[in-house]
Amino acid sequence: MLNGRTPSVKDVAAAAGVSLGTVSNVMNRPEVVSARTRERVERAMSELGFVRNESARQLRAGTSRTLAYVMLDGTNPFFHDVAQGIELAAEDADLSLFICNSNSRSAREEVHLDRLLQQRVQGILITPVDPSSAHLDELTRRGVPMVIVDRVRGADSCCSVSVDDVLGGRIAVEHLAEQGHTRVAVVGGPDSLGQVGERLQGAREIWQSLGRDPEDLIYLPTEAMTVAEGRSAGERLAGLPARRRPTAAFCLNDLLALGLLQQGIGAGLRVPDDLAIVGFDDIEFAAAAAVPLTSVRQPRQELGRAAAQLVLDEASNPDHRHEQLQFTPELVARASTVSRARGR
Amino acid sequence: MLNGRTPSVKDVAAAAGVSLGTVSNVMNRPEVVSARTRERVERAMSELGFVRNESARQLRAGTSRTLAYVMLDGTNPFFHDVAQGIELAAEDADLSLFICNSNSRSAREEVHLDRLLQQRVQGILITPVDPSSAHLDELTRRGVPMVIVDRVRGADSCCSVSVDDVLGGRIAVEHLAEQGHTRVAVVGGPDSLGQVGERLQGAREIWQSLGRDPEDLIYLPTEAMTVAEGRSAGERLAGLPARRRPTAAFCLNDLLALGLLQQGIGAGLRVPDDLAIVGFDDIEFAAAAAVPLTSVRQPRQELGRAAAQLVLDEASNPDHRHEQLQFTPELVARASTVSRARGR
DNA sequence: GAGTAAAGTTGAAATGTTTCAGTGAACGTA
DNA sequence: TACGTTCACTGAAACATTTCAACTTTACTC
Repeated sequence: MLNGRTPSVKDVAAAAGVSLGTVSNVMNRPEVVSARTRERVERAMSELGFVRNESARQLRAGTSRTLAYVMLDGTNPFFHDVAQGIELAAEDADLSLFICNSNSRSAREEVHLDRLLQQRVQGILITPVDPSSAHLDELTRRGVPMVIVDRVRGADSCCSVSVDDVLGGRIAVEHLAEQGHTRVAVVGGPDSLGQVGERLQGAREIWQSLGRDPEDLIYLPTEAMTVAEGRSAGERLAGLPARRRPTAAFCLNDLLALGLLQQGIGAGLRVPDDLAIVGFDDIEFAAAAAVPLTSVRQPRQELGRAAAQLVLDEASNPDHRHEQLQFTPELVARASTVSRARGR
Repeated sequence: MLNGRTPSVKDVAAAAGVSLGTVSNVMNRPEVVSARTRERVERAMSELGFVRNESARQLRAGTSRTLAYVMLDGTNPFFHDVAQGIELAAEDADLSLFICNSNSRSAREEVHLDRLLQQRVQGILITPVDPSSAHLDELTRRGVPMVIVDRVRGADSCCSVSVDDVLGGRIAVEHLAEQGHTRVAVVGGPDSLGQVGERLQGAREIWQSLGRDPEDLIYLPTEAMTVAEGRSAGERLAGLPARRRPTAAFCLNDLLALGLLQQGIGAGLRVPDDLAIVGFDDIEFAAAAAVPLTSVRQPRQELGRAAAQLVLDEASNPDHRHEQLQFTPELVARASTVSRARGR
């Protein structure tokens, strides 16, 4: 009778000698069906190997059981930690999480968003290539619950969860200044990235308010925030004339910092004595670097978890108000800036 | 007329003055509809902001447009590289990739698989917690296309894609022997992991065939394959009496190697002179470590890509035969085993 | 033992697509 | 003019579920 087909509720109903509706009740409102019938239905299900068809469920019920996260860069562990936070929240809400990766390409991002719309996901979390791009407006217009992660977006057009990047820049450079450095490099880019601008701004603000010469805070732009670019920045740094060469570097993320660290050590520098390094994000590998990296910690999982909660609220709460959540970053001092003699 | 509802094909048809079937044809067989009509329908679609409902499509068409990868450990970049390879293949086949993470918990893995069955995904790629667990058999029995990634499974019950781990162990230890080391530690565990057993076996085989004393190949078991466990292994290593202390370590993955490296350097060892280190996997961060890590490279992306191709074949080719693809690992020698003086 | 309330079960309608047999129109050919 | 062929389009059925008003059974009360 089933001839190969995967069994449907109808088959289960027939096998258990009840109606369709009862089978459905067993799955969705078990409390309304008598224990005896329920047991009979459940046995039939497992005997037939019944597996509910989610498409049909979703079509009829009109609601999907998935959240999606479109991450910016799959090679940066930071985003996986954020994803992990989202996943935990999704697990609590009994939802599945769909993870996509735009790899910093706007076109790919758009393809993913389009698919997600077609799937009618409950909500979309995204770290966008460009927070002001048109396809994000599109989502808002459609009323799809959306939260921007680790970026902000003009106006109150949607929720966002981020970290105070200006403050992050301030505490990084303040820390270096406290360690006695008088010439500091800031490494990162491209400055079209909002965060680059803000972290740099924070760095400049504190530098100025400490009464230092702006000339002594040297911005070293990079083309991306990768390990390779960090290495290349290190080479440029080494190429500077000794009297202009900084004794410390604030890297705008940990990948850059790891690259810089590697290049520096390879070139025979002692870290932190010849060159102190501060990173940003505090990814797992920061602490695990050969010279453990001082870094400005973002609460990565927390970021994801909070974002998921916002999107769920937007999805279920009719008088949801958009919120721009901002976390406070925090300096984690390790050996890359604090030499053993001084630090302990 | 639409009162807030998201528009359906029916609405588009009405707006364009054609029938349902024609709208469907515009989407699925544009060549059978005249240019004039097609254009009219397309305009109606974009005016209404129509987005195809994937659940309905899938329900009727009986086929989903997604592949899924259940990864073992989201904190290990290795798996993200594999996922990236899968993603590329999926992109080529115009499919979406659903990424789940079991975090090495069998229960979580089962939940994910169950969900994926409900979604009727086209195929499942998985790096299982335990390749012989019952819920994998379940999948095979159901006829869901499945490929085991980076593991193997008894018999020809399904496709798998892996790397020759025994060979990997051999070349790692052979390399250390060539560098003149006579006492070598093998770090990794738990040995319930198939790979641990095989890599260790390879190490022992080559050690024996080089005529070395088995006593001089010291197995240092760990509880997991993480950075933290690598550090703790380093402490145990340091605690050994000098005459039994190895001058080289073969770590069964890069995370362990990075932990060991960090601990060693922190304790004042020179790498590779006091302690040479070989890792396994060759993740991105291996090359970026302060002492770039020698590692046994697995073709990570290629692994993922090949797995995706197998699963697609199983899904679409009626006379598909299960294949156990095995890649050959390859040693990438870097500074952690080759001191500058000798190596260049 | 009749009446009533509560509990349990039913079956048809609805969800948004795709598919496919069929209807017409337009055109060429004998 | 009649016939056949091609082309463009139509509309009902099917997919697997959920929902809900209506119905039946059971249990309780007086």
